[in-house]
Amino acid sequence: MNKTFHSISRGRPRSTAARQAILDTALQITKRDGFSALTIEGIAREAGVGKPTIYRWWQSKGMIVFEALQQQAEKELPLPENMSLRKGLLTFLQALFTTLNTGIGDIVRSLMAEAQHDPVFADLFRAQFISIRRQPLLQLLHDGITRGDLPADTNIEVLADLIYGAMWYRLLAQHAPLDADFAHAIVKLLLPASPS
Amino acid sequence: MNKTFHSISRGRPRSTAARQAILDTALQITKRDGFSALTIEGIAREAGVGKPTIYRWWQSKGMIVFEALQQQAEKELPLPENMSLRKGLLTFLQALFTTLNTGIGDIVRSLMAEAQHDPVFADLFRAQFISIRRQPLLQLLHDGITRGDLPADTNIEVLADLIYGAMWYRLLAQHAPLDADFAHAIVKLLLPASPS
Amino acid sequence: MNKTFHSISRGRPRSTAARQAILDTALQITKRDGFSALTIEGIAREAGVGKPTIYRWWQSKGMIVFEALQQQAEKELPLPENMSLRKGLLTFLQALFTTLNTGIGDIVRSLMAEAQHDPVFADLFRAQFISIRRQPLLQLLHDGITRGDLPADTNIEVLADLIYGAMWYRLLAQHAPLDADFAHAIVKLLLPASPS
Amino acid sequence: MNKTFHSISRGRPRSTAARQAILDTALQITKRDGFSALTIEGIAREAGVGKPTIYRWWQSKGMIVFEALQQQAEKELPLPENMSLRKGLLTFLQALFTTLNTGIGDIVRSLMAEAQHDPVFADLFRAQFISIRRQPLLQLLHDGITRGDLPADTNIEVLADLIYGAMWYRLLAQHAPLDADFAHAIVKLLLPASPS
DNA sequence: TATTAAGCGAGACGGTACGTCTTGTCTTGGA
DNA sequence: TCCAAGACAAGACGTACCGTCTCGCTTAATA
Repeated sequence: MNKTFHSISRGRPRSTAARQAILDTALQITKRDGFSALTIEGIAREAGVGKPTIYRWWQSKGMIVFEALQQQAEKELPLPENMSLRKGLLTFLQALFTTLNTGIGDIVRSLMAEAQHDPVFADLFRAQFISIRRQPLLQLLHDGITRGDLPADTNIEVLADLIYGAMWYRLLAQHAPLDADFAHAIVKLLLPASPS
Repeated sequence: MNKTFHSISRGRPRSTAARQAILDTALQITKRDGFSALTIEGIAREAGVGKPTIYRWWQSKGMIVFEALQQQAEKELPLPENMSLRKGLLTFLQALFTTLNTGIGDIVRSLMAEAQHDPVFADLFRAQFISIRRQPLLQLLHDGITRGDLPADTNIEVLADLIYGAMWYRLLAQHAPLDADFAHAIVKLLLPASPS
Repeated sequence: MNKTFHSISRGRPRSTAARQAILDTALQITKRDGFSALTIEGIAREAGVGKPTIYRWWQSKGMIVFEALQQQAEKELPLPENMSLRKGLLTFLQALFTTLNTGIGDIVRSLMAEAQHDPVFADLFRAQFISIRRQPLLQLLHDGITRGDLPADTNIEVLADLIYGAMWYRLLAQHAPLDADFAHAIVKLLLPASPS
Repeated sequence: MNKTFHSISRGRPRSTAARQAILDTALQITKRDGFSALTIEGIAREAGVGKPTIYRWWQSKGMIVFEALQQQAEKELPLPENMSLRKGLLTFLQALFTTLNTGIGDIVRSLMAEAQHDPVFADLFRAQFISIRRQPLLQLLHDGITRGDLPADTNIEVLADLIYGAMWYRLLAQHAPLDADFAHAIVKLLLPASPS
């Protein structure tokens, strides 16, 4: 009963200082020189950390940057509430585009690129980024149905694909900006019938 | 007059055999081992070609694969004609998805990834791939307006972003397949009001 | 003055089990994989011992193997007695060569090599191995002088250098074997005039 | 007959500058910091040369230093001629010891050590160093037989082992110097009967 | 009998070097 | 002038050990 609970982990505990230095440095280099200029060697050098320490905890530079990004962007996009779907979607898109235009967008682009030739990272990225970011949007659309702003039989998964797809397309192909006009145009096209 | 006609450029002319061998080998390696396993070194080795010969004519491995892809896929997607926009768009999407599911999709994914960390290639890719592929779709949508299947004030550029965006999103994030159901769902969502 | 006199060693005494496991494992790895495949890391792993435990008690892997070797070869070469110098030297050399041909030779070679780039170990090796092994031979030669088998003014230190030198030379250069023929030939050359 | 002889090697020829820089740097580092402080990485760094260039031409750092040593010590020990064996051997040993005491000795020691845990290098070292250096001595001893300074049935191979062995023993064990006294003592012990 | 200091295993840490790989350039001789 | 061949400087890759450190747990002598 009063028997002490045995600590599971033995040995020297993981250094949080090293961990944080690695994450910070990785993000800093990525922002400064771009993701393709990021090397494990470079992180180790600038973070003042041994290479094996990096390899011990991360499988690839993609995962480091991803974790750093998640950590920094702890604050989730606030889900617009108590708005019409029209208003809510517009708010959602504008907040999304604003965030992406602050430099975060370049990192996100790089991570999507990385996922294309690293299947392990692709799985992580899909599960921890793509899927998670879809949830608020799906919730928004679902509420739209509940509220009667959308037909009950609307395929909201595909609708989310159209919305997020448009964002990714412009983010990656860079043929046009992610601006307020784009947000308005998307809303207008997807939620056309604005019944009085 | 038995003097040989000197071509404008002197010296040995460019070897078409070498050129073709490079393109073929690059495509073959990409299909076999994936784009990230493709190296200039490897192309030179397998094509029996000197590395400088490759560097003389292409700036990056992205451009080689891109050129090889363009060459192979000479035959453009045939623009559906004399159909309703609904029918036409569905046909267009199904043909597109079918093509992407044959292995071409993986190469296209890799090229989009490559464009994310090679600005020079990104420009080429945007101009010679993204933009060009948009034209038939824009034409289709434009015809839709003409035919009265779409309101005259429809922003067809953004509509094209929604359509192609959905494709790229699923192609890159791999969270759901590019299949006939998806094509149908897109059409249903974007061209909802089917009068008469 | 009431200050207590602290015993020199307080706390938990050194674990003999760990000590012996380290020595045994080191010798075993050296015999199995060779001295250059021996690592502190490897000893710790196979002996089920922490690395600091090794570093606490030994300065280098050379010293571990040396101690293990000394421990195993506790039984010294028996000094031949009551023989002529000729007979005694021959017996001595044959016993020496036989020992070296059992696998001990490889370890001894490695230790001599180690001494070449570790001055601390070199001092230990010279004092505890080289010098100690010379004593029986010097005794033998000294007895030879006493018995009249050697001239009284013979420089037995240099004579010992010639004898042990020949052994080391063949052991290290491996250009010829350490066999009975070699022992006979050495004796014949160094103690030529066998007067009646 | 007048058919041109085709050059066997195509491509860019080996850079003699790089080759020499590597050899020079390797020798310099070895002399400055010792052989065990010599690393391929360090040679590349100081010589301003790529690592693969080193690995392309040498299998190990032992071989680099060995080649550098051979190149520097092009001038062979001059074989003493027209001397009695006594005089000749003394001259030979004194020249040998003098050379070894100039810093060459430390390098030679390291190479012998290296040969103990690198079988490939050991073969090279035995063939290109040990064996080659034995030849002049064997010649000297052979001439001694011819001249009548040695019995005709003298086993000169073993005699050479005794002589070179004594040198190696003192060089490696460092228990006594390689000086003129040692040379004299060796000669006195091995060539005792100096008739008239 | 309780305290306590040292030893113990485990294992993370900052480093360094390894040997390999690819990059983009340069330098040949042959076509 | 272009080509193949291939050497070059550069530098990142991921791994293996190094020697040090920090843990929590024994363990036996001391008080």
